[in-house]
Amino acid sequence: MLVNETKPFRELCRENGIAVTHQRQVLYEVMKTMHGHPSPEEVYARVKKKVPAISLATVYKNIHLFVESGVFQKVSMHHGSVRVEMNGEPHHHMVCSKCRKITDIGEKELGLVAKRNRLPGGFLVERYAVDVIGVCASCQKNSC
Amino acid sequence: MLVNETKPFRELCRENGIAVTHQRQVLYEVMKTMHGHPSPEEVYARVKKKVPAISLATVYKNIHLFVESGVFQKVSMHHGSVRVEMNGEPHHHMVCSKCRKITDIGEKELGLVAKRNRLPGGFLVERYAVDVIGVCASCQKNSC
DNA sequence: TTGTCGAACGATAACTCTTATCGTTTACAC
DNA sequence: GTGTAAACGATAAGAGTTATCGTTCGACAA
Repeated sequence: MLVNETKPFRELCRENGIAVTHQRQVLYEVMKTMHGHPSPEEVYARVKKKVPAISLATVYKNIHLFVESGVFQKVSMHHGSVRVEMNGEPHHHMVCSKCRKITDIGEKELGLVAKRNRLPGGFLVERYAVDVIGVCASCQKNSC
Repeated sequence: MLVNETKPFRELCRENGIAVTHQRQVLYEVMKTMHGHPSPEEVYARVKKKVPAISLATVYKNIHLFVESGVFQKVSMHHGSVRVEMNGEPHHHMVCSKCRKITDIGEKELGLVAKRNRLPGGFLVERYAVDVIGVCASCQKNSC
Protein backbone atom coordinates (compact mmCIF):
# COMPACT_ATOMS: atom_id res chain seq x y z
CA MET A 1 0.00 0.00 0.00
CA LEU A 2 3.05 2.25 0.21
CA VAL A 3 3.57 4.64 -2.65
CA ASN A 4 6.58 4.59 -4.87
CA GLU A 5 7.62 8.21 -4.56
CA THR A 6 9.25 8.34 -7.96
CA LYS A 7 6.32 6.87 -9.81
CA PRO A 8 4.86 9.48 -12.10
CA PHE A 9 1.39 10.70 -11.35
CA ARG A 10 0.06 9.55 -14.70
CA GLU A 11 0.99 5.96 -13.98
CA LEU A 12 -0.47 6.18 -10.49
CA CYS A 13 -3.79 7.22 -11.98
CA ARG A 14 -3.80 4.45 -14.53
CA GLU A 15 -3.25 1.86 -11.79
CA ASN A 16 -6.24 3.17 -9.90
CA GLY A 17 -8.42 3.68 -12.94
CA ILE A 18 -8.88 7.40 -12.51
CA ALA A 19 -8.44 10.16 -15.06
CA VAL A 20 -5.51 12.55 -15.06
CA THR A 21 -6.91 16.03 -14.68
CA HIS A 22 -5.09 19.27 -14.10
CA GLN A 23 -6.80 19.83 -10.74
CA ARG A 24 -6.04 16.31 -9.61
CA GLN A 25 -2.39 16.58 -10.53
CA VAL A 26 -1.85 19.92 -8.78
CA LEU A 27 -3.71 18.62 -5.73
CA TYR A 28 -1.44 15.61 -5.60
CA GLU A 29 1.74 17.65 -6.00
CA VAL A 30 0.70 20.15 -3.36
CA MET A 31 -0.34 17.47 -0.88
CA LYS A 32 2.95 15.65 -1.34
CA THR A 33 4.76 18.74 -0.07
CA MET A 34 2.55 19.17 2.99
CA HIS A 35 3.65 17.77 6.31
CA GLY A 36 1.73 17.05 9.47
CA HIS A 37 -2.00 16.44 9.33
CA PRO A 38 -3.68 19.09 7.20
CA SER A 39 -7.43 19.44 7.03
CA PRO A 40 -9.27 19.55 3.69
CA GLU A 41 -9.64 23.30 4.16
CA GLU A 42 -5.89 23.72 4.55
CA VAL A 43 -5.25 21.68 1.45
CA TYR A 44 -7.86 23.73 -0.39
CA ALA A 45 -6.18 27.00 0.59
CA ARG A 46 -2.84 25.81 -0.74
CA VAL A 47 -4.17 24.46 -4.00
CA LYS A 48 -6.23 27.58 -4.61
CA LYS A 49 -2.99 29.54 -5.02
CA LYS A 50 -2.11 27.47 -8.06
CA VAL A 51 -5.61 26.77 -9.37
CA PRO A 52 -7.76 29.67 -8.16
CA ALA A 53 -10.93 28.33 -9.74
CA ILE A 54 -10.82 25.00 -7.94
CA SER A 55 -13.81 24.06 -5.82
CA LEU A 56 -13.74 22.84 -2.26
CA ALA A 57 -15.94 19.95 -3.36
CA THR A 58 -13.28 18.86 -5.82
CA VAL A 59 -10.70 18.88 -3.06
CA TYR A 60 -12.90 16.68 -0.89
CA LYS A 61 -13.68 14.30 -3.73
CA ASN A 62 -10.05 13.86 -4.66
CA ILE A 63 -8.85 13.47 -1.10
CA HIS A 64 -11.29 10.59 -0.83
CA LEU A 65 -9.99 9.13 -4.06
CA PHE A 66 -6.39 9.36 -2.90
CA VAL A 67 -7.20 7.80 0.45
CA GLU A 68 -9.19 4.97 -1.15
CA SER A 69 -6.32 4.32 -3.52
CA GLY A 70 -3.88 4.20 -0.62
CA VAL A 71 -1.87 7.14 -1.94
CA PHE A 72 -2.33 9.05 1.30
CA GLN A 73 -3.65 8.05 4.70
CA LYS A 74 -6.56 9.34 6.68
CA VAL A 75 -6.16 10.38 10.32
CA SER A 76 -9.42 10.72 12.14
CA MET A 77 -8.53 10.86 15.78
CA HIS A 78 -8.69 13.68 18.21
CA HIS A 79 -9.54 16.29 15.61
CA GLY A 80 -12.87 17.91 14.92
CA SER A 81 -12.44 17.22 11.24
CA VAL A 82 -10.90 14.74 8.85
CA ARG A 83 -7.16 14.99 8.40
CA VAL A 84 -4.81 13.44 5.88
CA GLU A 85 -1.18 12.59 6.18
CA MET A 86 1.45 12.05 3.56
CA ASN A 87 3.99 10.36 5.81
CA GLY A 88 4.39 6.92 4.24
CA GLU A 89 6.63 5.54 6.97
CA PRO A 90 5.10 3.40 9.74
CA HIS A 91 4.54 5.78 12.60
CA HIS A 92 2.18 6.75 15.38
CA HIS A 93 0.96 9.95 17.00
CA MET A 94 1.67 11.93 20.12
CA VAL A 95 -1.40 13.96 21.00
CA CYS A 96 -1.04 16.85 23.43
CA SER A 97 -3.98 16.96 25.80
CA LYS A 98 -3.48 20.71 26.39
CA CYS A 99 -3.02 22.21 22.93
CA ARG A 100 -4.37 19.26 20.90
CA LYS A 101 -1.30 19.36 18.66
CA ILE A 102 -0.38 16.08 17.01
CA THR A 103 3.18 15.03 16.32
CA ASP A 104 4.39 11.96 14.49
CA ILE A 105 6.61 9.45 16.21
CA GLY A 106 8.36 6.65 14.36
CA GLU A 107 7.48 3.08 15.18
CA LYS A 108 11.01 2.44 16.44
CA GLU A 109 11.17 5.53 18.65
CA LEU A 110 7.89 4.57 20.25
CA GLY A 111 9.34 1.19 21.09
CA LEU A 112 6.15 -0.85 21.41
CA VAL A 113 6.61 -4.52 20.72
CA ALA A 114 4.63 -7.77 20.87
CA LYS A 115 2.67 -7.40 17.69
CA ARG A 116 0.36 -10.24 16.85
CA ASN A 117 -1.57 -11.30 13.81
CA ARG A 118 -4.57 -12.58 15.72
CA LEU A 119 -6.36 -11.27 18.75
CA PRO A 120 -9.01 -12.84 20.99
CA GLY A 121 -12.27 -13.34 19.12
CA GLY A 122 -10.48 -14.15 15.89
CA PHE A 123 -9.77 -10.54 14.98
CA LEU A 124 -7.27 -10.41 12.12
CA VAL A 125 -4.77 -7.61 12.67
CA GLU A 126 -3.81 -5.33 9.80
CA ARG A 127 -1.97 -2.64 11.71
CA TYR A 128 -1.69 -0.87 15.03
CA ALA A 129 -2.56 2.80 15.34
CA VAL A 130 -1.19 4.15 18.59
CA ASP A 131 -2.04 7.54 20.01
CA VAL A 132 0.08 8.57 22.94
CA ILE A 133 -1.90 11.05 24.97
CA GLY A 134 0.13 13.40 27.13
CA VAL A 135 1.62 16.87 27.40
CA CYS A 136 4.02 18.25 24.81
CA ALA A 137 7.27 19.98 25.80
CA SER A 138 5.95 23.43 24.97
CA CYS A 139 2.84 23.05 27.13
CA GLN A 140 4.95 21.75 30.00
CA LYS A 141 7.04 24.95 29.91
CA ASN A 142 4.11 27.31 29.61
CA SER A 143 2.05 25.32 32.08
CA CYS A 144 -0.94 26.47 30.03
CA MET B 1 -10.11 9.36 37.74
CA LEU B 2 -11.81 5.99 38.01
CA VAL B 3 -15.33 5.98 39.30
CA ASN B 4 -16.38 4.29 42.46
CA GLU B 5 -19.33 2.32 41.16
CA THR B 6 -21.09 2.23 44.50
CA LYS B 7 -20.83 5.95 45.11
CA PRO B 8 -24.26 7.50 45.02
CA PHE B 9 -24.99 9.95 42.28
CA ARG B 10 -25.68 12.76 44.71
CA GLU B 11 -22.20 12.54 46.15
CA LEU B 12 -20.66 12.37 42.71
CA CYS B 13 -22.36 15.64 41.84
CA ARG B 14 -21.22 17.35 45.00
CA GLU B 15 -17.62 16.39 44.29
CA ASN B 16 -17.82 17.95 40.86
CA GLY B 17 -19.83 20.95 41.92
CA ILE B 18 -22.84 20.28 39.77
CA ALA B 19 -26.51 20.27 40.69
CA VAL B 20 -28.54 17.09 41.07
CA THR B 21 -31.37 17.31 38.58
CA HIS B 22 -33.86 14.66 37.56
CA GLN B 23 -32.67 14.66 33.95
CA ARG B 24 -29.05 14.41 35.00
CA GLN B 25 -29.72 11.48 37.28
CA VAL B 26 -31.70 9.49 34.73
CA LEU B 27 -29.07 10.21 32.09
CA TYR B 28 -26.39 8.91 34.38
CA GLU B 29 -28.30 5.77 35.29
CA VAL B 30 -29.13 5.00 31.67
CA MET B 31 -25.58 5.58 30.46
CA LYS B 32 -24.20 3.32 33.14
CA THR B 33 -26.20 0.45 31.67
CA MET B 34 -25.06 1.06 28.10
CA HIS B 35 -22.15 -0.89 26.69
CA GLY B 36 -19.98 -0.30 23.68
CA HIS B 37 -19.58 3.19 22.29
CA PRO B 38 -22.96 4.86 21.97
CA SER B 39 -23.41 8.16 20.19
CA PRO B 40 -25.22 11.09 21.86
CA GLU B 41 -28.24 10.30 19.68
CA GLU B 42 -28.34 6.74 20.95
CA VAL B 43 -28.13 7.91 24.53
CA TYR B 44 -30.85 10.44 23.82
CA ALA B 45 -33.16 7.76 22.42
CA ARG B 46 -32.75 5.64 25.53
CA VAL B 47 -33.24 8.46 28.00
CA LYS B 48 -36.28 9.76 26.12
CA LYS B 49 -38.11 6.58 27.10
CA LYS B 50 -37.85 7.54 30.75
CA VAL B 51 -37.96 11.33 30.42
CA PRO B 52 -39.91 12.01 27.22
CA ALA B 53 -39.58 15.77 27.52
CA ILE B 54 -35.79 15.78 27.65
CA SER B 55 -33.96 17.81 25.04
CA LEU B 56 -31.09 16.60 22.88
CA ALA B 57 -29.18 19.70 23.95
CA THR B 58 -29.45 18.61 27.56
CA VAL B 59 -28.03 15.23 26.65
CA TYR B 60 -25.07 16.84 24.91
CA LYS B 61 -24.46 19.27 27.77
CA ASN B 62 -24.49 16.53 30.38
CA ILE B 63 -22.35 14.15 28.38
CA HIS B 64 -19.75 16.90 28.30
CA LEU B 65 -20.11 17.40 32.02
CA PHE B 66 -19.68 13.70 32.72
CA VAL B 67 -16.65 13.47 30.44
CA GLU B 68 -15.03 16.56 31.98
CA SER B 69 -15.64 15.14 35.44
CA GLY B 70 -14.03 11.87 34.41
CA VAL B 71 -17.19 9.89 35.07
CA PHE B 72 -17.24 8.52 31.52
CA GLN B 73 -14.68 8.56 28.72
CA LYS B 74 -14.85 10.02 25.29
CA VAL B 75 -13.92 7.97 22.23
CA SER B 76 -13.36 10.01 19.14
CA MET B 77 -11.70 7.71 16.69
CA HIS B 78 -12.91 6.19 13.49
CA HIS B 79 -16.47 7.37 13.95
CA GLY B 80 -18.27 10.20 12.25
CA SER B 81 -19.49 11.45 15.60
CA VAL B 82 -18.49 11.65 19.21
CA ARG B 83 -18.87 8.46 21.22
CA VAL B 84 -18.77 7.80 24.92
CA GLU B 85 -17.81 4.68 26.76
CA MET B 86 -18.61 3.57 30.25
CA ASN B 87 -15.92 0.88 30.46
CA GLY B 88 -13.73 2.06 33.33
CA GLU B 89 -11.07 -0.63 32.92
CA PRO B 90 -7.88 0.18 30.98
CA HIS B 91 -8.52 -1.12 27.50
CA HIS B 92 -8.03 -0.43 23.82
CA HIS B 93 -10.04 -0.85 20.65
CA MET B 94 -10.22 -3.28 17.76
CA VAL B 95 -11.62 -1.46 14.76
CA CYS B 96 -12.93 -3.52 11.84
CA SER B 97 -11.91 -1.95 8.56
CA LYS B 98 -14.85 -3.58 6.77
CA CYS B 99 -17.86 -2.92 9.00
CA ARG B 100 -16.35 -0.15 11.18
CA LYS B 101 -17.47 -1.96 14.32
CA ILE B 102 -15.42 -1.24 17.41
CA THR B 103 -14.75 -3.82 20.09
CA ASP B 104 -12.96 -3.35 23.37
CA ILE B 105 -9.87 -5.35 24.19
CA GLY B 106 -8.30 -5.36 27.63
CA GLU B 107 -4.82 -4.05 28.08
CA LYS B 108 -3.57 -7.47 29.10
CA GLU B 109 -5.16 -9.33 26.20
CA LEU B 110 -3.61 -6.88 23.77
CA GLY B 111 -0.20 -7.62 25.25
CA LEU B 112 1.65 -4.48 24.26
CA VAL B 113 4.51 -3.61 26.56
CA ALA B 114 7.38 -1.14 26.83
CA LYS B 115 5.47 1.81 28.17
CA ARG B 116 7.53 4.87 28.88
CA ASN B 117 6.94 8.10 30.72
CA ARG B 118 8.94 10.27 28.33
CA LEU B 119 9.20 10.20 24.56
CA PRO B 120 11.62 11.95 22.19
CA GLY B 121 11.09 15.71 22.23
CA GLY B 122 10.28 15.73 25.93
CA PHE B 123 6.70 14.57 25.47
CA LEU B 124 5.26 13.56 28.84
CA VAL B 125 3.11 10.43 28.50
CA GLU B 126 -0.26 10.23 30.23
CA ARG B 127 -1.67 7.14 28.55
CA TYR B 128 -1.61 5.05 25.41
CA ALA B 129 -4.69 4.76 23.23
CA VAL B 130 -4.25 1.85 20.85
CA ASP B 131 -6.53 1.15 17.90
CA VAL B 132 -5.95 -2.19 16.29
CA ILE B 133 -7.14 -1.92 12.69
CA GLY B 134 -8.10 -5.18 11.04
CA VAL B 135 -10.94 -7.49 10.08
CA CYS B 136 -13.37 -8.86 12.65
CA ALA B 137 -14.30 -12.53 12.74
CA SER B 138 -17.74 -11.94 11.28
CA CYS B 139 -16.40 -10.01 8.27
CA GLN B 140 -13.82 -12.73 7.65
CA LYS B 141 -16.58 -15.32 7.39
CA ASN B 142 -18.85 -13.26 5.20
CA SER B 143 -15.92 -11.98 3.13
CA CYS B 144 -17.92 -8.80 2.77
C1' DT C 1 -6.85 15.48 -35.56
C1' DT C 2 -11.42 15.13 -34.50
C1' DG C 3 -15.71 13.31 -32.46
C1' DT C 4 -18.08 10.91 -28.83
C1' DC C 5 -19.09 9.68 -24.22
C1' DG C 6 -18.47 9.15 -19.60
C1' DA C 7 -15.84 11.15 -15.91
C1' DA C 8 -14.64 15.17 -13.48
C1' DC C 9 -15.42 19.87 -12.65
C1' DG C 10 -17.51 24.20 -10.13
C1' DA C 11 -21.29 26.22 -7.69
C1' DT C 12 -24.13 25.66 -4.28
C1' DA C 13 -27.90 23.42 -1.76
C1' DA C 14 -28.56 20.13 1.64
C1' DC C 15 -27.38 17.25 5.36
C1' DT C 16 -25.34 15.76 9.86
C1' DC C 17 -23.51 16.66 14.07
C1' DT C 18 -22.79 19.89 17.59
C1' DT C 19 -23.03 24.27 19.98
C1' DA C 20 -25.13 28.76 21.20
C1' DT C 21 -29.05 31.49 22.44
C1' DC C 22 -32.77 32.65 25.22
C1' DG C 23 -36.87 32.64 27.89
C1' DT C 24 -38.62 29.53 31.53
C1' DT C 25 -38.10 26.39 35.30
C1' DT C 26 -35.72 24.32 39.10
C1' DA C 27 -32.20 23.23 42.71
C1' DC C 28 -29.84 24.85 46.53
C1' DA C 29 -28.25 28.06 50.22
C1' DC C 30 -29.87 31.21 53.41
C1' DG D 1 -40.32 30.41 51.91
C1' DT D 2 -37.29 33.40 49.04
C1' DG D 3 -33.63 34.82 45.93
C1' DT D 4 -30.19 33.62 42.75
C1' DA D 5 -27.60 31.06 39.78
C1' DA D 6 -27.72 26.90 37.33
C1' DA D 7 -30.12 23.86 34.39
C1' DC D 8 -33.81 23.06 31.43
C1' DG D 9 -36.31 22.77 26.54
C1' DA D 10 -36.89 24.60 22.03
C1' DT D 11 -34.71 25.96 18.35
C1' DA D 12 -31.51 28.75 15.54
C1' DA D 13 -26.91 28.79 14.09
C1' DG D 14 -22.46 27.03 12.87
C1' DA D 15 -18.89 23.84 11.10
C1' DG D 16 -17.73 20.20 8.32
C1' DT D 17 -18.97 17.30 4.70
C1' DT D 18 -21.67 15.32 0.97
C1' DA D 19 -25.10 15.42 -2.83
C1' DT D 20 -27.00 17.52 -6.85
C1' DC D 21 -26.77 19.19 -11.33
C1' DG D 22 -25.57 21.58 -15.41
C1' DT D 23 -21.15 22.38 -17.80
C1' DT D 24 -16.48 21.19 -19.21
C1' DC D 25 -12.81 18.18 -20.23
C1' DG D 26 -9.92 13.85 -20.74
C1' DA D 27 -9.52 9.31 -22.95
C1' DC D 28 -9.92 6.61 -26.67
C1' DA D 29 -11.35 5.17 -31.32
C1' DA D 30 -11.83 6.42 -35.91
